[in-house]
Amino acid sequence: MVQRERATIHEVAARAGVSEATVSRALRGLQHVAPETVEQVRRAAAELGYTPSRSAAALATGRARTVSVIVPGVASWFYAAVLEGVDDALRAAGYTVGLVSLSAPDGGRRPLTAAELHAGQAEAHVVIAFELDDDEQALLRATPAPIVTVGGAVEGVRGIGIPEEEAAGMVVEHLAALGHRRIGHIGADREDGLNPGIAAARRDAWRAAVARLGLEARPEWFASGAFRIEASRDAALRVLTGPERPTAIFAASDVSAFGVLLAAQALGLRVPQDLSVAGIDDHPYSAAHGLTTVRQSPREQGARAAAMLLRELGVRGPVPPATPIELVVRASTGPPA
Amino acid sequence: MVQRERATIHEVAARAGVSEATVSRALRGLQHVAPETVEQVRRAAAELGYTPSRSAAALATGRARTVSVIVPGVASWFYAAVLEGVDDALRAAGYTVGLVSLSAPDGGRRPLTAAELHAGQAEAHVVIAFELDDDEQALLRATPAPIVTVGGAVEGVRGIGIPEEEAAGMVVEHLAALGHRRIGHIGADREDGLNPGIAAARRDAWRAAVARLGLEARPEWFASGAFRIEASRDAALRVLTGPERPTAIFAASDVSAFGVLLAAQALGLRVPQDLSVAGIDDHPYSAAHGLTTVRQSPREQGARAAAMLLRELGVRGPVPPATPIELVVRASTGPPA
DNA sequence: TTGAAAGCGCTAACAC
DNA sequence: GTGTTAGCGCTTTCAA
Repeated sequence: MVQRERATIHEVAARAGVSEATVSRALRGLQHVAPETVEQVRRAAAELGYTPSRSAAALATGRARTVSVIVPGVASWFYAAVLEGVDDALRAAGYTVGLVSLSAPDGGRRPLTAAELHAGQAEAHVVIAFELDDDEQALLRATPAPIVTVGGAVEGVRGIGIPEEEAAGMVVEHLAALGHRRIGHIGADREDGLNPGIAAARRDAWRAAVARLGLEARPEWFASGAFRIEASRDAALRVLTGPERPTAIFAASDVSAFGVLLAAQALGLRVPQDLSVAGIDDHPYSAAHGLTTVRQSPREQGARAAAMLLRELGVRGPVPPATPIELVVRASTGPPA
Repeated sequence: MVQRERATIHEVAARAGVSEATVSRALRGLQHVAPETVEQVRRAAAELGYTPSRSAAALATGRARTVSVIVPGVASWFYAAVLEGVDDALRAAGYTVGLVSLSAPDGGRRPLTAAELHAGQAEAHVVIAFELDDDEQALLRATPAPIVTVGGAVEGVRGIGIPEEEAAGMVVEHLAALGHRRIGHIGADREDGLNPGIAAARRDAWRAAVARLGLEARPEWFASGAFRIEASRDAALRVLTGPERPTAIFAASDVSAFGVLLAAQALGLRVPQDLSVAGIDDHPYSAAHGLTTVRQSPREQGARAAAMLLRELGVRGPVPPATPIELVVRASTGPPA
């Protein structure tokens, strides 16, 4: 099929022998169009390779059929997966994603501003909220368009995420059930005004779960790895070279856990004989590393966020139920030697 | 600033006491507008929080100011980085990225079709070409809109990528210079009609470089890991348990190299004393793993692709020069024991 | 069930 | 330098 200039609704109407209005109605599946007319219009459109102009439709209706996805950057497994999930759900509804990546070329991050939020002319927004500072969170609350956050709850804004206490509890209980009495944690500190949600929740849950089991959560058994692999490795090196080192480490994310595994390797500690390690996420590399973890599906979370927004925008279709989180036991955890 | 209904150019014109055409000209920085008029218009626009409607502008000009990015999926470090690079460059030019992720929820991939390509109303396309089959490549050649591929060259379409033979040569020569005589390769096979470009290029370059150095490239020293971590681990296990195992492995990508490192660990081989490992990419986790690799910048490649297209679309601005690839030597390579 | 006409918010050609 | 006019390709009344 040779590419010519894009056909217009006018041409389709001429070819089908009907008016433009009828073509519009027929192609959008509106009621009160004779079945045979619909058929004619469809055929004419197909023959001309007609694709309706989004801009024209947007202008006429005032709805751009776009939902923006605000991400701190897209080069992170979690963010990318959420983005894919949103994309899936939107595509199915004839919507498109307006990507707003806040990552700057220098590795930094642009602030989220009203201009940034509105530039894409989106009807609604999915916001990954892990790294938002207070101003940015306030902006979300002040925005009239529907918003759903994923990861890192923002007060006053609907959010999708996993039950943090439960996830952390699953890991700690699993380790305790294996016989561990000294369970450390590599997570993250509150950083300069950024949303501390997830990091704090998992750290608190570690303390709570450990206490519940009658064990200790010694301060020196915690260190911040900022959810990054190198920093987590270094944090684990500190924790594991202390006087009475933990026999197990609960890492706040799988990437943190990879860092812990590297630290163990550097120290000559066998996993799981000398050190058990478990994370949260089920990162794509976790199975290969034999990492015990709590599985969550960011892709599904993205799809659910999009579905919620679409429903609010008047698009039919149910919001799929959330798959419960699940402990995935692999080779990185076992009884202490 | 309270959010009201979006202001229109009409309101700005009224407030500034000029015509809509003048507002349009002033805001777009066109010539022949009195400086003081520009100032008035700017102020009025700011006071009203005016943001021009993209759909209206697109309809009026016939240009959507959108470039689509076609990716097999976004949950891969490389693809995501390219996407960010494209996003950077487009944003700076007032363009937006139309994301077309071909990944399906079930883990599969939708085919790239003309409808998919045109649905976003993009003026041009950046296509990640690693996984395109013959039909899809033909589609690219038949598309009139400007296209640039990144990764996996497609005949007849401009592409951006690194010099493959040189990259592979750097790794092999580095290993040989350390004294290795048995250098294996974990890469990928040609898979069912997919673009075999990168995989074949690196494999051929391995053979050529090894031959050039007067060494052998025994068939049993190669195995396919399909660029995935588990498959690469398994491939490496096969290669490393053969009769005369290699003392060094050139992995076709850093992810493949991670798999090789896992295999070494499983076999109790010390890195680099018993086995040297090197890849290509400089993946974000590579530094933490101490992996020797050839650094390439997908983000920059994406930015360059976008810049090329923008220039073709008549947007001012230079195409940034490519940073040359570079061997990054880390702890995973050393002289054979 | 269908058509005619008006208009979405902007830009571009042409006057002045 | 600036205003006027006529669309861009759709959707949506309102009539018929």
